[in-house]
Amino acid sequence: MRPLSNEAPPARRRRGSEQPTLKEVADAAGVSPITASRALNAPERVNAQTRARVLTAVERLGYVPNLAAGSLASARSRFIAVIVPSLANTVFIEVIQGLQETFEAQGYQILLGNTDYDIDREYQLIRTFLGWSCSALVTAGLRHSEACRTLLANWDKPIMEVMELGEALDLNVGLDHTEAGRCMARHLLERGHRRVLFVGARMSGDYRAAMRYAGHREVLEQAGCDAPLLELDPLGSLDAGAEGLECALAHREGISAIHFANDDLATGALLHAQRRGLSVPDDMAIAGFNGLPLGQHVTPRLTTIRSPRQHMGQLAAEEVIRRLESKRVLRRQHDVGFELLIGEST
Amino acid sequence: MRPLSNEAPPARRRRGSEQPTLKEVADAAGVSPITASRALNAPERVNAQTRARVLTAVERLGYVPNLAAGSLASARSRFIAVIVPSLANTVFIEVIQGLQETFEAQGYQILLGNTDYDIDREYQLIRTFLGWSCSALVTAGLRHSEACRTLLANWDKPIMEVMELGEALDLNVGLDHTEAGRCMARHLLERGHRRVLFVGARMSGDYRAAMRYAGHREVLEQAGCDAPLLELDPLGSLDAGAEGLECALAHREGISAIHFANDDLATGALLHAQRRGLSVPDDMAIAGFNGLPLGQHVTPRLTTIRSPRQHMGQLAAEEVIRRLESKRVLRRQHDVGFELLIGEST
DNA sequence: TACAACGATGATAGCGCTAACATGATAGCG
DNA sequence: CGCTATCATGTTAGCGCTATCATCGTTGTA
Repeated sequence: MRPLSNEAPPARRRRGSEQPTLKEVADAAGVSPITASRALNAPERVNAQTRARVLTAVERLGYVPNLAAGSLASARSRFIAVIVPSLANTVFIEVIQGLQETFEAQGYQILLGNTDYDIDREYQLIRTFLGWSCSALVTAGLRHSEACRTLLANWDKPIMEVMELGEALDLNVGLDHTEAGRCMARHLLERGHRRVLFVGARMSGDYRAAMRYAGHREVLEQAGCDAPLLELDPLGSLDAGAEGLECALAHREGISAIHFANDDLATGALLHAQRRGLSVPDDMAIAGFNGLPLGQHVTPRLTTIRSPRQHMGQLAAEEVIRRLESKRVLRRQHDVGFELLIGEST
Repeated sequence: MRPLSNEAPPARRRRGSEQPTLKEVADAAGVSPITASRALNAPERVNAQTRARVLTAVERLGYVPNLAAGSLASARSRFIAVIVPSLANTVFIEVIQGLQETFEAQGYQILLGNTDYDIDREYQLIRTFLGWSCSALVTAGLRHSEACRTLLANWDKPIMEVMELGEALDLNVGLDHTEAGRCMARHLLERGHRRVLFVGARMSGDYRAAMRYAGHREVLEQAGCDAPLLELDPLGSLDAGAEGLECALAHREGISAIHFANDDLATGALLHAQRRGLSVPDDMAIAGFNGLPLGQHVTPRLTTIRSPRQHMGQLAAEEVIRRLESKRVLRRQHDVGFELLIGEST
């Protein structure tokens, strides 16, 4: 056995972070650290003069709070985890803008994750984000992996699923994509189109487009028409739209209208028709989805469905904040609706 | 005086976080917490079998590491602060995409901040982000408030400024906007335009557009032409472009070409010209900046300048990562260049 | 055979902050 | 006047993790 030693343990030095700590601020202000902490985080709980002294000390020392320490001690952070499948799609950006605006105004910081339409990546991201003790989670869509559901089942913070409506984990703000598909199909039938091609891109990932197709198909089949589907590989882009139009023209078979899964595709087709000297809607009617400004600036204007994306983000954020501030739940689900914009393209 | 009391202090209970901790994982695996920590964060420093036992325990208990605790103990996080002036502008989104892709692949998480073109907001964001012990800061542009510079002066982590080139704080990846402005102006002169209107939007905020105007003006003045400027209020949008075109037509004064500050404005003008039955470039030549896909799909195709935005993000991220991994600095500054795309609009 | 070198693991002591409780002073009230 | 309520502040004890140094075999080397 080794001999026992009762000497004092050698002084160990940690990497000094250089940065002043709350304790130094407190010393400079002549108060205890907890009072300094309160002066910064709960000003109303501290005498105005004391608070002023603390703030002066903060200023003078250039103190920057260590948020990881605060988060550890209080078991919460002002992070909101936001998970979207893509940044390349304007639609998500606009929702994010709505979220960010509203959350930042309340002092929350968004932690943005991009799954790239990969459901396992979503699990990884959520796992990491939970590790930061986020105040809430906002995720685009209702589809999650089993692992993800298990992880979230034991989580007691608000979960907000945006974009579509359905059986949600907790809160839900979105619109009915199937109904949107039906709506456009009805419009096309009204315009006399009996054979309408639906053109989508990577619809296994973009399953909301698949939902719209389902609605579209339902209406057409009820009217005794069939509902051919063309699925392109690249995600919605102008080029892909042109390709979709070419395909439709090549195989024609009586197709008089194309219902595109989104405005990028539709506008791509419209501009391509223009270059090719085709008349829209006489040679081919074209419809989109999203209601992007671009579609309203081309000639003919694009018939499309506008969804209130930024508003969806705002509303989602507001609901989450309401939930964070009072446990009272007002409504779990909000349908933000959509609007059929009829242009001259159909 | 109060009587002394030697009783044991009453047991205090903290809010139990329910979540298993590293200690519980370690107990389950029959190792010490530090070994469990190493098994997760530095696998090569732990025996393969031990590591496997730890990972099994992690799995079984559904352990999620508390990242705030780790960050506090190690004085670092895998956060990268990214600050942009706007999310409404595709340009920044594409840079962010490049950054995110590259950083996420290396296990870094982006903390995204939006200044809304407000230089004080930038200071606030940076302050918050420093509080999270970020590994690096990426910010769009070289302009910062004094407070911001002071704050960053004492910060020893990599700082990357993207978008434009110039006197940078640390690392810098971007392009020369003044030269881009010159380049387009030269092209317009070559095409025989002697009176060219520059149309921008909110150029006090979008100072890179102002730099392009400066270059544009320099070239025109050297050629003995003047360089009128029209500044619109709303940020680059299709509508504003239409408005710019109308303005130019109303006040004409021999203007034969418009150099727009960006492609959104330019395309808006182009589409508006189409609606109005004007011929581009015969009635009015139109040029843009950015090289967005849209401009290449309209007829006539838009003359513009393409900047490698996503590549800029990737390159910036790579440089930062290189810097984080080895202190060795290779190059502080990278010019990613630009490319003049000549369409039929000029 | 002695000893440095290394590999695997552990004990200890914080990181910087805040929750929970405690204290003392002042105010309010019948 | 004694009692509780409220306010302003302080004391203590962690939050859950990792840096640092220590320990103990096992090798490799002279």
